[in-house]
Amino acid sequence: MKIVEQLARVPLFVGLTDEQFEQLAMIVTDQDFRRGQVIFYDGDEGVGFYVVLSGRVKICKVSSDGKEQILHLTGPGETFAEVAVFAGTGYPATAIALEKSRILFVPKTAFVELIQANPSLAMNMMASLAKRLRRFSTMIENLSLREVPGRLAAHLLFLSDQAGGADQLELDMAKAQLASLLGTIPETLSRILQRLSSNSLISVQGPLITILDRHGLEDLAVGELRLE
Amino acid sequence: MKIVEQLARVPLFVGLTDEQFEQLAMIVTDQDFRRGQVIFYDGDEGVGFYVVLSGRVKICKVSSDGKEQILHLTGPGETFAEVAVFAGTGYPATAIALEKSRILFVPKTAFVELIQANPSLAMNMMASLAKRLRRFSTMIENLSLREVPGRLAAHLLFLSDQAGGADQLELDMAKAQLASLLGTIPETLSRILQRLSSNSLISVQGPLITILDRHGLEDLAVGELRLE
DNA sequence: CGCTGCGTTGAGCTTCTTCAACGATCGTGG
DNA sequence: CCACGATCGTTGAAGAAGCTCAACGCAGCG
Repeated sequence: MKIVEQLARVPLFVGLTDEQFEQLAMIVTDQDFRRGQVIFYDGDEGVGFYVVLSGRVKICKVSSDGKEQILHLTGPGETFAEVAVFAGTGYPATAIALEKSRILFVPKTAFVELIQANPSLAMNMMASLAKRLRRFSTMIENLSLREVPGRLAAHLLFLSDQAGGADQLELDMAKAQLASLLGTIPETLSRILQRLSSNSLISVQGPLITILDRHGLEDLAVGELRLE
Repeated sequence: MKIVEQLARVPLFVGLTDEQFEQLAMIVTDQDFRRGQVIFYDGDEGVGFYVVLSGRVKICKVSSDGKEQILHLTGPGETFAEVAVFAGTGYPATAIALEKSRILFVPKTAFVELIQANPSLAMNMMASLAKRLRRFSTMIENLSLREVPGRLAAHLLFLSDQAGGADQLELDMAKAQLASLLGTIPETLSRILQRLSSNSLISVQGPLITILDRHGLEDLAVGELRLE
């Protein structure tokens, strides 16, 4: 598929004129990454940002003893590392492809010119940054104020909302990844899923989860319910 | 002091023309808050953002059982709640004045017009959002990957950096506030300060802290050092 | 003087992690 | 086609970190 067509499907770029899409297409490059391949490391000089065309990428922090916390998972049409364009140098986290992925790179300097000449692009960018700030806020809230069962409950409800409120949902990532996203480890996640199950809040079959007691999950998410 | 003069000292607004300052001054209102007074609650309809003229404001999340996590502390010249202007409705956290404060309110709709007509203002705003995203990233990293001693060590080093690398520093907030900022409780913070002291990393006299072993603190911050 | 906010200390307990082992699944190469 | 290794998920037992609850000291201030 032509680059321009793919650009047109990226939410950040909606509202650009054809001419601007052409300009954008001129400055970007694309690249394939294998599963597990590092796109950049935390602290690397930040020379631009990225757009996922296909595949999935995790943005994460890694501690000196190898534990990781996923900040963000991106899929097709989503962007990451925009922060590097606007503040500081150095990427704020590490980006790793979770599967074979095609990624677009947008160099910083050329993009800054584009955005300065285009208020609607700037507005999109601010909306995107603001949305991520929101997500980070709730992430901080969850890590600090909720225990793992509450975080998990909140996440399941979030997934259900995204699926239009369905009670059946399929985890879109490995459980080890989910654990890292929730700020815990696979063992603990496994046990908590078990506990939610035996409390009849959900039922689990592999990556398929059925919400049995939505109200109970909501109570759990806000800390109003204690598990057996 | 005239509003326009105060606006000129806000980093977000650097680079505006005199005319734009006048426009801005037309749309803002200012208001005084007492110590402890709530400026807005998490989830309140977000109709604009704020600039601290004097005093201090904490932005925090509060759990149902009353625990709080401070996301951000603002002082004179700093802004908060910009997120509400660009994404979603509803403030993402609660804002409370820590002391008698004079706060400027900038209504959303008028500001959006201003920013669309002014690329440099937009760039400032994106830089501000990006900077906050960075801080939130490290906050998530700290909460998830570091234990309290490591978070405290990192924070003390950060304060020292801000003070130009001085070894003597004074906590600019109550210890209970610091605890909430670090994602812990006053009791734990007190004990950890004690431990850092008896490990000869710092010495503590009330809100005055002296760094005795900077290298040790750095090791602690990255998890390379275990306390006795 | 008494009150209130703040900080500290102690004891007990909950939650989560660590470490180790094991089963299942899947893709690959022999 | 089967065997193998790798990845992933689960389970158990033990330990560490931090929280809860309660009590107390201390300063500032009405």
